[in-house]
Amino acid sequence: MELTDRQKRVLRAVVEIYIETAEPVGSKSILERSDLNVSSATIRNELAELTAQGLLEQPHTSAGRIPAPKGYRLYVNALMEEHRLSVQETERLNEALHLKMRELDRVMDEAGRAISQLTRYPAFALSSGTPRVTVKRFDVLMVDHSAFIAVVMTDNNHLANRLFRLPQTLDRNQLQMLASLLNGSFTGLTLEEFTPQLVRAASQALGDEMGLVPMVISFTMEVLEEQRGKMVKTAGLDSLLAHPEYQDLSRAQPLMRYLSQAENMGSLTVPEGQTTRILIGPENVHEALKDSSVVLATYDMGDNTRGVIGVVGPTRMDYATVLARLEYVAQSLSRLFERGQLPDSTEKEDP
Amino acid sequence: MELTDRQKRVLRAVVEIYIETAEPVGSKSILERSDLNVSSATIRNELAELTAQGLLEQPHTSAGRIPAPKGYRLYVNALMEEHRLSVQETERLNEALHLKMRELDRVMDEAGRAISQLTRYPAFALSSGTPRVTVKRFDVLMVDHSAFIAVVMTDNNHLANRLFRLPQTLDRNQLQMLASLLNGSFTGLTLEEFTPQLVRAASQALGDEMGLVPMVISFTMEVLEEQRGKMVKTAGLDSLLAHPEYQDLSRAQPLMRYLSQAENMGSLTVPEGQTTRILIGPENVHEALKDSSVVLATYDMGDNTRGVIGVVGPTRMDYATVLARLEYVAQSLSRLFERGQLPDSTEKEDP
DNA sequence: GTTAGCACTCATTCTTTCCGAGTGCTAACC
DNA sequence: GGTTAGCACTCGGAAAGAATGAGTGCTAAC
Repeated sequence: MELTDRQKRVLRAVVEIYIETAEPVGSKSILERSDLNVSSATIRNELAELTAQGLLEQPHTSAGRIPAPKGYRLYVNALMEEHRLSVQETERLNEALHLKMRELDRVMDEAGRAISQLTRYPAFALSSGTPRVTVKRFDVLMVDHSAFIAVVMTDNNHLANRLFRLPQTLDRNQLQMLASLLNGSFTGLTLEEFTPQLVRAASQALGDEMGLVPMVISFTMEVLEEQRGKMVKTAGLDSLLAHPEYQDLSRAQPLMRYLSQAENMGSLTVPEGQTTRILIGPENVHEALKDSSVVLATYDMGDNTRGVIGVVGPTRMDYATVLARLEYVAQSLSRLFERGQLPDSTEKEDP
Repeated sequence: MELTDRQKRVLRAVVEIYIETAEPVGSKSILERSDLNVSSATIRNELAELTAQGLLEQPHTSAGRIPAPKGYRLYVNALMEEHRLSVQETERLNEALHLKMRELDRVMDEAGRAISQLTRYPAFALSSGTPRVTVKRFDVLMVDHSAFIAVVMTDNNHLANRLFRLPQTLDRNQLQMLASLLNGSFTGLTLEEFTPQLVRAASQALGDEMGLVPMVISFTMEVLEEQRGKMVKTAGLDSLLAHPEYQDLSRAQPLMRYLSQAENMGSLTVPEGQTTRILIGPENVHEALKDSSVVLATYDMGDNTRGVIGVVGPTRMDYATVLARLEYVAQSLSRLFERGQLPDSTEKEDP
């Protein structure tokens, strides 16, 4: 059933007024707002029609209309005007982003924080995991005679290190051998391929009384495990309570709980081939999100993997603005990852 | 004004019943609960006396009593029985803690999460900063002809690394020289002592056209900066809403906001010479905490620095239990840091 | 197809009433 | 003097009722 142009304008007005005021929208306020040259009765007729089509809802007979999920969907797909970032907005975004971007988890933490601050909705950032990570290289640095640092570099260019202290002393030679043994036996293997047999064999080959090999390998496996999984960071949970739809604690609490368990967010994805996604109310799979909306944008982490950032809010969300800001942050992140995995330290001096 | 033994018992009953029920406590329920062999009228007399002394309050004439901050304080100082952890509790704590403790921020993150889960209050963990950190050692690892990894080890045994990609190629020799130059010129210096002059001089000494020195030093300064500051992690914000005193959003929201800005928590400290601290309601300095309580415990991070973990909740908090659990976690953390800065990977095999 | 007019609906808000837990006091008791 | 039974009194909170008014749907005229 096609909508007339006037119906579209009415729908759009309802959505936008409702986004602004969070109150059911009556025929009069539409009149004031839009430049339709018709009477309120005519608008009422259109409203009735839109309601019949399931695009709007009426909380009760004597109230105005609010957009139904289907109405938001139509709005987002066809009616919404792209929000253009103002200079001020861009500046604020840049400021918030360029803070201190260091290690991956830091980047994500900061990004989430920034987004949440800028959109006033809770935000999250997730890095897609790398299911088949392997170690690209081991290094062993001697600290003193009873301590050394193991450095593990994975093929997705992540670096991890750990300090090991030993009850006994060791010499530089032993460490050299340890390093080359590790590089010989354990590079290029996925987590599953780290078998106890392999460790035992390597240990024997080294004549390893102190158990150096199992130690380092155990650490390595932790690193691989970690890289394999997705990493999720959430921020700005408190902004949820600022929105009138979550004044009702019985609504806010389950969502809060859901968002607090960051792991949950891992299931929010953007289909291959798209860079953003908007999930409106019941379009969400998880119960806790059923009457909220999620806006997602992807960023490129290099190595052909994509990360996702997003915000969660009421279905009455300012989709246009949120989407624009989110995309901007996503692009900034992509750019960040492009220059080597991490922003290099000369960045600030760049023009 | 000294309290009689019976008054103490009445006060204790009021606090404990109130902690349990969150409702004003009447003379009858005290009767049922305590083993005082007196009538409710007598109890009422005692209640009146305790109220007069400012230990209890009456929300309104026809309601029971609730503890005043002063009453909680007395309870905590003198009346409260030490909560002994049950075997089950210990097991749950251990389970929650022994998860995956890796890098410092991970440890804190996990610890906070565990505490919050176990106490059902929002929790936070903070590491005291190291104001005068210096670099203990640099290492440079060659990845390929256009990339290398810089590893920085600070004197508080923290390790940081970063991958640098270069437009030009470099050889092993250059990197060797870079490393020894860095170790020669920049170890043992605090952040302030990293002057541009020094960097320039070092750069010249190396014949450093690619700007390797400034690159690595800039990274190093970030690391020092980071180590210098306190690190704060919060967790379990959502559990705040579960408590009846925060059903009222106008109370919950400011506190949430306060807790979301983790930096805030940095000001919560435990006086030298003590290992725990309880701050009740108005004893808190910050406005947002004025009608909540904070329980703190310290852990030993090695290097003579102490970290703090804590939970935030309503003044009607189960101080005894929370304190016991918090102390347990703090002790576990201390033990963790004792064995080298990080738990070594053989830990699981320990008996 | 559009609009003015009007009766009707129903959430919200404000009052009023009612209920009862819990008190404080008095007078008797040990 | 401390303790207790008895009772009038207080006052928040729940429940019920009344008033308000924004907004509707419908009808009839334009």
